[in-house]
Amino acid sequence: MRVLIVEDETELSFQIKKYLGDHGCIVDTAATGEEGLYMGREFPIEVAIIDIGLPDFSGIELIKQLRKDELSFPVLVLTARSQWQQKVEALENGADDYLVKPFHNEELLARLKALVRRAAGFSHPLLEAGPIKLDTISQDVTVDGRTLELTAYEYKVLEYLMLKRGNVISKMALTDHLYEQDFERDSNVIEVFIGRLRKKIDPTGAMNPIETLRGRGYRFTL
Amino acid sequence: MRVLIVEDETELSFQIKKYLGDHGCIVDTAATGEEGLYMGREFPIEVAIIDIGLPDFSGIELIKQLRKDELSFPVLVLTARSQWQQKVEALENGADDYLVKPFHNEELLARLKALVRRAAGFSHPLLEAGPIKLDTISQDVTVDGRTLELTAYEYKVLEYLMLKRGNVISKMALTDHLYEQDFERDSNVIEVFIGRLRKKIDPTGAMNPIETLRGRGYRFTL
DNA sequence: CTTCTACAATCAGAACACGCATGATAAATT
DNA sequence: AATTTATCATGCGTGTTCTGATTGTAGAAG
Repeated sequence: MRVLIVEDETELSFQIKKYLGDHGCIVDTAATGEEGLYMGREFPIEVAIIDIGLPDFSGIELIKQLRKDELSFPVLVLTARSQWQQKVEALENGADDYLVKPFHNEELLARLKALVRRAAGFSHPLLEAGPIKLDTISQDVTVDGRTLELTAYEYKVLEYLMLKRGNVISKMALTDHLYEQDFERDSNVIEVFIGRLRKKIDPTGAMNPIETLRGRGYRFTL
Repeated sequence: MRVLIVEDETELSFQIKKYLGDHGCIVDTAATGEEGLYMGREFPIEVAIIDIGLPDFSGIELIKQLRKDELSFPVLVLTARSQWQQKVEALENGADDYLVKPFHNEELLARLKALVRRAAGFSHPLLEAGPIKLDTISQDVTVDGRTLELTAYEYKVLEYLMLKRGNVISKMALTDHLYEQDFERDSNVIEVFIGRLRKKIDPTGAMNPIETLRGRGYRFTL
């Protein structure tokens, strides 16, 4: 998950960055609205955290600009308690959620995740596809009510595919998502995981929600 | 939120004041019980933090006085680890919650908020799961009526898991919650605590509410 | 239609990492 | 000083992940 933080208090900014970084996010930071706008344009940001009280132009102005540029990633607004009225204005101008300072990093992360999920077309952290239900919080996966015993990586693969259902996911994209940084891709781990997943989802093989597209990748359908 | 701190260690007092102030609270401080009593009478305090070991008269005495004056704002008591028995006495005399030093500012704030919310007429936090009951105020844990003797960290781990029951909690998330800032993660403290907790909850091992999800974390169920 | 080729699936064993128990040490609380 | 609690270190067992060889298959070319 790639996150942009636009926050002028460098200490807070750094602290959030560290926390999110530790939890697997790629984090870009900007200290001013202008800088934030630039980064939002240049990088493939998935979600932004914007402090409403910025030095140059207000966070609200930034959101307006971003929307004008048709940058559609979700935005979470940070407000000081004393500025809580501005949250309404921010929401009206395209922000997707808000959090009052002080907050728990945990809560922040949870909300960011929720936003990204929603942006991907899901409002609930429960991914459903036909008889398959995947709860991203409890990490429970059931097929027709039967619970699957998945390993860590099997789960990650399935979650990712379901999150982007309908899209073709290349093996490269999958490895990039599963492993940090560059990983020796001369092996067939992914194929192995896909195989195991398919078997666990339906041992009979009658139903196969993970489609193979030769030379291109996999696609989750249903 | 207007907070009164009654604490003789000026450094600690100042540090709390700064933190709470930075997070949108109005903070009044007093260094002695007498001063605290005066401020409690004169200002519209919403919640008080009182150190139990004060120089003039004890924190417990102060609470009694406040209650006698019909000042009903909630009181959170601070105790040194060595004075933990006094928590009982304090709670019996009108304190609403307590925190053992040293503590996280984050947690302090969270509890203050909870107290204020509760004072405004909301629920009191008792976590129940099957035969296990955990009272977040008295920090008593019972299993089928049998009281568990938990250490501070064992308790924290259990409370957190129960608070988020059903969710998968990674070890990272647990250490982040238990310890301040970055902590050497190359140790196995968490595993040790989990092991001890499981043994205390059910020495026979017949019931195990803390599920292990290899490579993912732990999950409290039922 | 057959052959060829590149890619995918499968399998089994090896290598590895993870979680857990246990006991030792250090640090507090009493 | 004694006791409880927290942390660290080690080794073991087991489940997970990875690898490499083999078999299977889709699609293109002949």
